[in-house]
Amino acid sequence: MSNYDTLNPRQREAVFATEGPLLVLAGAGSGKTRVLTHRIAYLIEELGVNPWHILAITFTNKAAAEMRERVDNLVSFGAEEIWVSTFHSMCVRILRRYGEHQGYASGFTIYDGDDQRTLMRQILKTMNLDPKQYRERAALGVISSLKDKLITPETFLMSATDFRQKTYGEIYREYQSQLKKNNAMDFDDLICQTVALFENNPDILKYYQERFRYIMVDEYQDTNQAQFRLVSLLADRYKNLCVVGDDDQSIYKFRGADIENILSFEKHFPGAKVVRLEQNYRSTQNILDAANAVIAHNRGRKEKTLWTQNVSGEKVRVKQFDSARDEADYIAKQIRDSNFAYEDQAVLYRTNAQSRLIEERCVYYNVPYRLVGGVNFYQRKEIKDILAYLRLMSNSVDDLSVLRVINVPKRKIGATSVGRAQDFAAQQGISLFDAVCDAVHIPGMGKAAEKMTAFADLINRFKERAVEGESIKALIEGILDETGYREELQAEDEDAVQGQTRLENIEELINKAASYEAETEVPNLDEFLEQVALVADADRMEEDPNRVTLMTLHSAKGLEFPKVYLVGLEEGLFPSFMAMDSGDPKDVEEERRLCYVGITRAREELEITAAKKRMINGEWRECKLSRFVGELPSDVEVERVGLGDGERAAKPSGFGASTSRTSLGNARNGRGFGSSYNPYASAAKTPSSKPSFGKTFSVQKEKPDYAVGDRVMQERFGAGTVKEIKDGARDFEVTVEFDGAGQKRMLASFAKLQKISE
DNA sequence: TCGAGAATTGTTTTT
DNA sequence: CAATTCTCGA
Repeated sequence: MSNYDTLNPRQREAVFATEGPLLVLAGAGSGKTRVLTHRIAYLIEELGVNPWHILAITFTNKAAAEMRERVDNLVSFGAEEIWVSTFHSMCVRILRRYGEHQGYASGFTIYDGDDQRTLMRQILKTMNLDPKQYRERAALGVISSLKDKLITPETFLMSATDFRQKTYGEIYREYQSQLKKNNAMDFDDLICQTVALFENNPDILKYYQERFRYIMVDEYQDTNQAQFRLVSLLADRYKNLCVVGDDDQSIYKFRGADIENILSFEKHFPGAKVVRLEQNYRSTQNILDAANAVIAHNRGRKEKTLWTQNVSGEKVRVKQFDSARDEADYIAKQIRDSNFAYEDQAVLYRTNAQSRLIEERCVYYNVPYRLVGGVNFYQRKEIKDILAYLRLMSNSVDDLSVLRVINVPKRKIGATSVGRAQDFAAQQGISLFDAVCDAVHIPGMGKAAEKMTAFADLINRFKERAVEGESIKALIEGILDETGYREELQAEDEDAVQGQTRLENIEELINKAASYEAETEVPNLDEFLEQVALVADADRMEEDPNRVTLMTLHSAKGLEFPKVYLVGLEEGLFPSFMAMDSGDPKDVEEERRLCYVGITRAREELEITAAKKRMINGEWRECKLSRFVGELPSDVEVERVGLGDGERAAKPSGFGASTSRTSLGNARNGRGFGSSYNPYASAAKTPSSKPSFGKTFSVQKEKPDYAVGDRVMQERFGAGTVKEIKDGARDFEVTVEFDGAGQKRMLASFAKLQKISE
């Protein structure tokens, strides 16, 4: 019965090695998903394994959905019994069931990055910490990496030596206690709480061990220590663990991914079998040569070389442009004129910020695009507001959600009143929502008390409706109409598109809810919120519309396109500054892997571009060609391109190339969610020589005639001492300590400082 | 209480 | 440059 004849010998080996630990080193495009799906089919059809006993873990919902679909096509029965899931949704499912053992009620809320920051901001404030010394982002980073390593606040505090570490320990402890109080978990908690649950409850662990007799993990190179532990625990009984990955594609170190997990798999799981998949079915020989040449510069990898029987194809092209604008212009034009369909082309970049220029040029040339990433649909204000209302219906102890919507739309409940309620809640040891319900008893509340109880009643009524089984769609519509939210949006910005766009986004959310309810047998609010919390951007990428795809290299992992543009290959951008001057060469290696991932997304054609200068945070930066370009095979040529047609050549250095930036950038509403079509498409005939409005040309900067330490006089502030002179992009920035007015930072050309001698 | 405008500040990648 | 926070006036 041979499905399996279509597999190559290595692939077959991986499919048939069902018992015991197995590491499949799958190079890019080597058919690993085929292996996984055939392996599952083999287990069920040939070995008679009950689908119920199979667990397949992926990183994205998209990958999970794809795998499920392919398994469905291969297996004749029972495919729906298999758990195909991401780490996060698997853990949520387990925790919804057994979370009480860890002190969380089943309706717990999942906090996204924004929620985490809001919570952290409050914590830092209440702990009275200097916001310069302890920043939200830094604190959350510390906590996240501790959680990735399964270190609890208590353990960390015990090992903390210096004051700073101790403080972080305290912050961590407070953060955890706040989460628990709000009955909420962040993404990292989902994993570590599950691990803790298993470690504290052998019976529960045993249940899942018995259940999951065959475990498969995709993208294993991206697992962190906590995920490793989780998998080890689950596989500990039957040891039928198959992991698939490629150390050369490990690109999530910043998120705690530990490349050691894959490099030391054989050590962790003695007797593990290793299978290498090195035949590539995706790319042309030329593209593979490029990929191999670049990645060969990394050390400490599992040696492997991809080969292919595909044709050699077009040569890889590299072009360097004068400016990032020229680069973007070229790409948009090239996409328009290409023989490839739009949907067969993709532009891949290192940072989300790079998409702007490309978008602008696509608008200009009428190129339809689809932007993946950037501001996530579910992070938009209006969406988060509605979701906060929904969250309150299932988990009213979530103070963060109360804070978010208590005065949205405006109810005349100000910060002072909310503050009083918070104090009261803290004092009584109750949740903020309970305090709000009981607002009449809060001291000093005055008139705001009525407003608060009205709000509480509103929420309580919705809560009842949710319990009574009103549909999510109807609930959202209820919120929209009965809270006055819709009215407020309609009132705001009558001229701008804002309010309208927001309403459209909410419509989109309603559609999501409706389709969730349509395709789920027993829809429930918690599950809907969970799905919403765990979607990745790439998950929402729809297949069909004929548009070019714009996305980061990270989101591109696992995808492929006939034609790929790899852009912004410049030192400082790619590899990033962060990686370059971290002092750890391993960081540049990770960037190189990212480059490898990018190259290997291409099936037929690959074009690499760079710019000599680009605007970064408001400053023009001169950019050198990325080292990765130098690592390409020697037959790849670098073409230096002057200014393209239609534009006069400007002086290559200094100002000039920024002349006419027509503000097409305003077409930025409706990003993402498949709605990023461009409304200006047919109006885009504006010649690029049209003078721009409002944007003035850089001031010719003049070096000041004073220096640091000099005494100077200023019209408004009087006499002072020059503290610092910084050579900014458009002007010199001068910092002066004024005798009367204190320290000021100003631009030299406007400050009109006069040197004085005393 | 709240909005508008000023000031400040950040510089990757995301489940 | 853009996004966010801060400040001030009504």
